[in-house]
Formats: sequence, C-alpha cells, structure tokens
Amino acid sequence: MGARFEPVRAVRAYERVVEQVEEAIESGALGPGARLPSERELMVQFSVGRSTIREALRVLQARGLVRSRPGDPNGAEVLPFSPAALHKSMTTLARVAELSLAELVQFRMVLDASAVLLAARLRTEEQLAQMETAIAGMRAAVSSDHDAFSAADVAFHDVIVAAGGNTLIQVCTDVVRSVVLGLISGKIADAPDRGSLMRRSIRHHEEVLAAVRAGDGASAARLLRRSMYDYYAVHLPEAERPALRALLE
Amino acid sequence: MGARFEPVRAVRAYERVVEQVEEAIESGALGPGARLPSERELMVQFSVGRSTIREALRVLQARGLVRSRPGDPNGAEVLPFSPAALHKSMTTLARVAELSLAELVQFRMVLDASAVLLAARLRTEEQLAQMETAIAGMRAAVSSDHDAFSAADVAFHDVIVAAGGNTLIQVCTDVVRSVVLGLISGKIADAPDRGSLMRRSIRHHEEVLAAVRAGDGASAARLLRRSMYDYYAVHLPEAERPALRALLE
DNA sequence: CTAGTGCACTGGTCTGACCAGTAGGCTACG
DNA sequence: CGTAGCCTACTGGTCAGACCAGTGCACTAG
Repeated sequence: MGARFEPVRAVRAYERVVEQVEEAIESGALGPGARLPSERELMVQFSVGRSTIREALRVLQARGLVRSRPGDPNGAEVLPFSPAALHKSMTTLARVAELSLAELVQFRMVLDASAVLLAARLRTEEQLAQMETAIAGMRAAVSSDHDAFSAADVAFHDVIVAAGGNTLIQVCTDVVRSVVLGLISGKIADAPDRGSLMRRSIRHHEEVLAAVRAGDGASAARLLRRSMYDYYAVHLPEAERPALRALLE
Repeated sequence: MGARFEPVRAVRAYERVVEQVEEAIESGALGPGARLPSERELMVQFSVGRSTIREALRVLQARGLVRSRPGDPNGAEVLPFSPAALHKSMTTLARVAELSLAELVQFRMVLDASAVLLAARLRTEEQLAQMETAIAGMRAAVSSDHDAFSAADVAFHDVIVAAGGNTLIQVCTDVVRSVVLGLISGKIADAPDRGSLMRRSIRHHEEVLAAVRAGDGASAARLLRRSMYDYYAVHLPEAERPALRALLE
C-alpha cells in the first residue's frame, strides 16, 4: 500500500487557544495567582476575535484552571489546582450512571482502608496527635451537634488520608466523600438512636487510631472498613449491603 | 443577631443555560443521542444572545456532555457519559501536582487489588473464560509483539475490574492506567530482558486467575499487587519503590 | 430511477457596540 | 497636608448582525 493519510481533525480556533494557555499553566510557566492578559489583549496576541478568546476562557474555567471576574483590571487569574473539576465529573458520573450509594461507600471503604494501611507506616507523631484531636472533637459533639460531629469525623479521615501520602487517594476520597454526604445529607440527623451510633463510631475510631499508632496497618484497615460499614449501612437498602460486607471478610 | 444575609453570587447568563441543559441531561430527560435545538433556536428559548448560548455549549462540551459539529442540521448531540472529562482532570492533576509514577502505580495497585478481591466472589464462569482468553493472548504475543501483549494485559485487568462490579473502580483504573501508559510509553519496549519480564508477568496472571477461580480473594489481591509491583518497579527510581512495597506486606 | 445541483439550514468566527463593574489617580475639601 | 469623594480608563458580560464553510435534503435534469 502506498502513502497512508490520516483524516485531519478540524481543530477549532478556540481549541488551539485552550491548548496554548493550558500548556503554559501545566508546565508551570504560569503559576497560581498569575494573571492572563485581558481578553482584548489576548485577541491581539492570538489574532482571533474576542468571542473565540471567550470560548477558550470558558473551557479553561470549566476545567478549573482560571477564573475571571468582571471589572478586574488584570486579566483572568490562574488558579491553584483544585479537584473541583474532578468533583464535577464524578458527580455527573454518579447521576448519569445512576451510581448507588453502596457503590460510592464501597469505593470509600477501599480508598480509606488503603490509606490507613499506608498511614500506619508513614504517620508522624504530629499526625497521631491530630487524629487524637479529631476524636476529641467527635466526643465533644456527640449527641448534641451533628454538624460538628461530622466535621470532626471528616477531619480524622483527612489526617489519615494525608498521612497515607498518596495524592490521588486524597483527592478521590475527598470527592467521593462529598458526593456521599450530598446524597445522605439530612438523613443522619433523622437516624433513630443516633446517639449510640455516634458513640459506637467514636469507639471504632479510637480502635483505628490505636492500630495506626501500633503500626498495625492490616488491623487498622480492617477496623476502618467495619467502622464505615456500620456507619453507612443504615442508609442502604438491605439488598446492597452484601456487596459491602464482601470487603469485611 | 438579626437577619443574616449571604452574599449574592453574580450568576452569569451562560451559567444558567448550562444549569438547565445539564439538569435535563443528568435527569435523563435528554438521553444519549438526543439532539439539542440549534444555537439560533436556543437563543430564542433562553432569550439570550448567541454568544451566551455558545459559551454555555463550550462548557457542556468541556464536561463531555454534548458535542457539536458544524453543518449538522440538527443541533448539538447529547453524548453518553464517558470518563473523558474525568480523564482530563486527572491528567491535569498529574501534571500540576507533579504526581510521580510511583503514586499512580500505587493507586492502581490499590484499586486493582480491591477489584480482584471483589471479583473472586462475584465472577461468572464467562468472565473466568475471558480472563483465560486474555492470558492466552499474552502468551501468543510474548517476545514478539509488545503492543499485542500490552493489549491482552489490559484486557485481563479490564475483565477483573468489570467482574468486581464497582463502576467507580472501573472508571478510575481505566483513567489511571492510560495516564500511566502515557508516562512510560516506549519505555517498556526498551526494557532489558523484556522477554523474561513478559513470561514472569504471564505466570503471575495465571496465579491470580487460579486464586480468583478458587474464590480466594485475599490471595488474588496479594498476587496482583506483587505482579504489578514487579512489572512497574523497573521504571521507578529506587527511592520511590519502598512506598509501593508497603502494599505488599 | 438516479446523478447532480441548489437551497436552507448548521456551527465557527469576526466585528462593533453597549453595559455594569472595578481600580487607581485626581481633585476639592477639611 | 491628609483624606473623602469623584472621574476616567479600563475590565469582563452580553448582544446584534454579519460572513463563511460545511452539511443534509429536496428537487430536478438526465
């Protein structure tokens, strides 16, 4: 066979603007806080119309790379990376793929358990202290302020995940957790007997912390999985629980 | 304290267009393959200018929800969900957060191991056969066609992850795998002694399959982690390997 | 019946305009 | 001299109208 041609993909003008700006940001040439030129300046530099520039900026904004504010004499601001775009995509996935709460919780069990496995090896003394503080916060809020309890709970898990040292696990747990909390928001407060649920949760957290302190990652992971199962199982239809129990062995 | 006011966020016109269309898509009112009205029709329906409509469409396109094609007599097409947007976000994360290959591989080890743990319980006979087929494909390609070997390898893991039954794990492994493959593309072919590397990989896969068939999830997960470590360790600087070995216990 | 043509659309881009908002300099007043 | 207030020169957000290249379809000529 002779020369092989590949179909030329019609590349829109705004796409090439996006590519160039994206490259500048991701390569670090434009760090967080840096300012892009104004739209009118950009249209000169790229030799395109303003609408093209604006469409490109919309895309960059949708990806969480820049933000623009009307009236700002400087141009758009380059943002530090935030998982907002990831969060958006995952929320969309949860809706269109009709992800069940069970699937989300299962995912969290997997990630948190792995994080604690790593954390049991890598945790610093300071992080252990932070975990202690978070549990104290849970104790203080038990049977009174559910929001504070939940916040302290989140803080504990955040320290664990941070101690695990894997950025991806960190971002994904963060995203999935907020999706889960969005799905069951308000439900926990209505749960019957939530006082005892909270107390049991605190006990579980203490056990996890003890295992982490002892460097026993396997136990910590097992305890954490069980803790999460206990905490979320009440929100799950009976039929979906076995899939989670499979992780408890 | 008296009435509390929250700052009113200036909501742009295009954002509200995005919200409405997004809601229609995510709620299922507009399924994959459905067509949006033309831009000129939309500007009438929303009572906004065409540029506003176009910026909204750009955002929706960036989120992977719709696609528009010039000349199409129908409007933009609603797409089935694809993890493309997720993939984009994660690739960006990998670049700006300067994720190391070790972190990515560690994440894959966590997800794949969890998937195989679930797969050992949930796999069907058909899936076992597919795994067998994939390994056969690896055997056929050993020491000859690296691309085919890699494809068969991917196929094996895909079956595993699908058998695990968790959509999130499925999507995330898919995304992370392609990021990893992008980072090391070309390197594997250059690896010294890649024939023996492939043969060892095949043996590992066979062991994993045997464990899955036996329903021994814990063993399968352990074997899979080791297999992945062995496969990718050669690409990692010595300093980054201990973080992965922590998962091997 | 079919091949070809033309029309009526589409999205992509540009131009020019207006508005509301901001920042920073200038001015007038204390 | 200091400061409160205004003014101007910008910004981004939006709209209107125009043109182009491309597409699909109906119609027509063979």
